[in-house]
Amino acid sequence: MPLEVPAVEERYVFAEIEEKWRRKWEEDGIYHVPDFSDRPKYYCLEMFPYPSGNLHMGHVRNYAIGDVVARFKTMRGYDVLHPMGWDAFGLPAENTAIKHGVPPAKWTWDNINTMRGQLKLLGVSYDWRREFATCHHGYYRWTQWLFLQLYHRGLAYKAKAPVNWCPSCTTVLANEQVVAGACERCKTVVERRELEQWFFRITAYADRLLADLKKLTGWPEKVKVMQENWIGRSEGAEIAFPIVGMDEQIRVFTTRPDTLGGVTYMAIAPEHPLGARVTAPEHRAAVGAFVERARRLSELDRTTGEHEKEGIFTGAYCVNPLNGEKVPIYIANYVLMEYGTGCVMGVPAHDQRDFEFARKYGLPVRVVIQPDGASLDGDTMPEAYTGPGRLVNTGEFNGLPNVEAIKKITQHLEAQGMGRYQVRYRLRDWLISRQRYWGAPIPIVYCDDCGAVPVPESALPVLLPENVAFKPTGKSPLLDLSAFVNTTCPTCGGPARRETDTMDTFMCSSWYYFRFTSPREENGPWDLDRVNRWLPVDQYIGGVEHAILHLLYSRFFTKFLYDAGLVKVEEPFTNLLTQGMVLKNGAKMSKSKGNVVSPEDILTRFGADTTRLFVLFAAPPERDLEWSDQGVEGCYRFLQRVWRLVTSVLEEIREAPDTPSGALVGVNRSMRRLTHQIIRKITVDIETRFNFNTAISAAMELVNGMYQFRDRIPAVDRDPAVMREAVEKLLLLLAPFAPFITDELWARCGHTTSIHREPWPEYDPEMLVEDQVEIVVQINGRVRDRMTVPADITPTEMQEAVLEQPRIRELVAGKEVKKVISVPGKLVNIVVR
RNA sequence: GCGGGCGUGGCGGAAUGGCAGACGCGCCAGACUUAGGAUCUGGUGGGGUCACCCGUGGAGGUUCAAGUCCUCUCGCCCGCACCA
Repeated sequence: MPLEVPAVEERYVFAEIEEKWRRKWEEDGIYHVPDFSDRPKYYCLEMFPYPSGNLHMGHVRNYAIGDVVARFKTMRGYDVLHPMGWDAFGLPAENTAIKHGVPPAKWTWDNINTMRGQLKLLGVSYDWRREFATCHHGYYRWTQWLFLQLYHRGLAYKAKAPVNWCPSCTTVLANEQVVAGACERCKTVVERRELEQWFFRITAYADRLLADLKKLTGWPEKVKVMQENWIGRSEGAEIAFPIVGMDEQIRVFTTRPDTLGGVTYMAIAPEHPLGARVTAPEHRAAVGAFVERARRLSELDRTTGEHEKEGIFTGAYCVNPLNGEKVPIYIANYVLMEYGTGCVMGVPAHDQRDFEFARKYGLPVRVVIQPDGASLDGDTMPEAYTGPGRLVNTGEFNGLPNVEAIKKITQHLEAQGMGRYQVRYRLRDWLISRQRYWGAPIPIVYCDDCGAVPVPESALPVLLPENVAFKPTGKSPLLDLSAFVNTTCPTCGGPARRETDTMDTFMCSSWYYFRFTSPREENGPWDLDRVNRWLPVDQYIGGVEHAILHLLYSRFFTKFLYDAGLVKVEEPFTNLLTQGMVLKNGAKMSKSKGNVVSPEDILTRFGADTTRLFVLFAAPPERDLEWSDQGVEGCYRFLQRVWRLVTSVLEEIREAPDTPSGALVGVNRSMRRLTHQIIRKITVDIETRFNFNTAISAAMELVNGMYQFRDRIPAVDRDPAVMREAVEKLLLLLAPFAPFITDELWARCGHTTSIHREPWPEYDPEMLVEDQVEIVVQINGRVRDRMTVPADITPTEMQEAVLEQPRIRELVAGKEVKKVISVPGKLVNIVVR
């Protein structure tokens, strides 16, 4: 058979090839992107990692996906900003220090060096000149500077509030970092503590953060819905209920002012200070005991979700502003101090929670909304009615549809000065201070005379001292470091103490994407011209676990910076791709499950090209990916197949022009058609859908076709230019996926410059045209025959041709043809009876 | 409970309403080999009297035609969860 196959094929030695090109790319700086040029820009960013020690498969997947996008866009003619850095502050470094005595800085930098090496092994096309770590003072200086900007605009403030305390991490946490009542990092149940802490006023941006979600057409619906729920906008009214015998009111927030007439009790949260004030003397003991029990319960039970509603009567009453009725005041465990006003009006007939509470304590259930065609009875109804209807038992408002009554009653209350229209958000301010060492110090000093004073910008950075002893005391070592703590007041020059809390690391990651545009800028956090050139990020890629944390904080930061005139974008990330997890045996890889696959191991055994190819081929990016050792081998086999194919035809294509000329016929034409069809398929798959798995499968089809072309067609009948074109296009199409082997084979084809500087191949629409197509012939929707027809045949001609077919005539004989559907190029369906 | 997603061969996964299962893995057979866990070729959803029939979680429906659209239903995964 194929005499032209060399007797001794050179083997595909990935280790040598990858090593060689890694060095060459670095020497030539081919991934350096200029700050400015005439070419269109594209900012491709993957979420930068915490330097935990080693890359894991999730990182590999994340960065492989990003690299395909970056390389593809580069080939498409864009200047692609594709940077990498390190989210380098955080607890693990400090915990390791306490456990093993390694200084956090050393541990972190060692990890960064390891992981940088692993990323380079992977062959990701980063512009490494732009690398930075957030724990470097050249970076956190500007993190502190940004804190001051927030502070000066009243968006950073210190306040005493009930906060989430993780006893294991010995620090407070933001609401976003508490999941089901437990610490998002270590899963320890959090405690409530009343502490003075630093907050960012993210709530001031609640409306814009919500409204602008609509602009994010390139974000997954799922993430937008999660943010929408997290922000939690509700429209309603705040209503005042005067307390009987006191010169005070209970204020409640409700989304259903239309049910105001149905209020039969008032409920306030156990933590609410008002509870103790209104309680009648003879109830004090019982109420006190109840509150104590409820508080303890609520800490424990926060993890378990819904629990039995319980309450206790305070002996006090308030007055319904709508009808003047006296309403008993209860303290109830289902009322949340953190939401609304911490007080709720009880409308048992129209709220399921209130209904359950009322039935338990024998409180009246008064229907004030009657649905059309039904008649609810408060004494017998089995559950609350929350649907639409007309008002009853509400005096002048009777008969109104409840939707209208919401407005009317709100207006009525406004006129009486007893209420007003109000919008409430579930979102709370972002608590950013941490009682830990390894973070950016908050640039504030406390002076006995001047109070809290911001550190002047000229005095930044407030350096984090690095010669620090770590003891497992659970206290920040900064507290005992007099050289750090003792300072002078910037205002009066008197003695002062530094803030010893550091900032939440999410603060560091809320602005890093701006810094990549000018990573060494010393006159500001970034150079505005460069930020204007590159932002917004065109494509952001990372795990969905940051759907509300990092992504919401970053949106908030960007809006603040926009308002402060520091950037010109209002949203940081135009398109967001949330990649799925990497699973093994159906479960997320974890040490405890013992199903971890180490990237280093796979890279050593199969090389970067194979590793990348597998994580891209095994599933579409958004979906979870099931790890398969055999699947990896399959990808390795494919690359070997590519290697053998290309090296075996090098001789044959050496002298050939790179584009075939003249009218091709037969096998040469079909080979060329396949090449162009595959170019189109892969282009569409990458560009419009990020379906890298189907793009790779198309490349496999091209390779299969090329093997047939090589092995089944005698050499004399093959046009070497057709083969050359197929080889070169194949390499170009694979270049974003497998950058090493393609550059090597590209060089062997006689090219002297890197394949990664080449433009993406275009397909020739002319070449896609088939002259003959196979169509399907159906009878009553079932495939009964196939035939080959000219591609440009009209539906009528096609129909006639089909009916001439012997087999079809046979099958149709004696039956009435009711209808014939002719779809050009596809099928003919004959409907018979 | 609310919101989002997903159910297709032995497995990962493909299919603008138009041939279900592309591509890969695995498996079966053959070729070449001292050998092969290398490579190449062919086959591979189930049933069958070889006409065909049945098959995309299940039941209906729309359509000449449904994995795809509609209604109902079951199961799994993720997020939020007493939000007034």
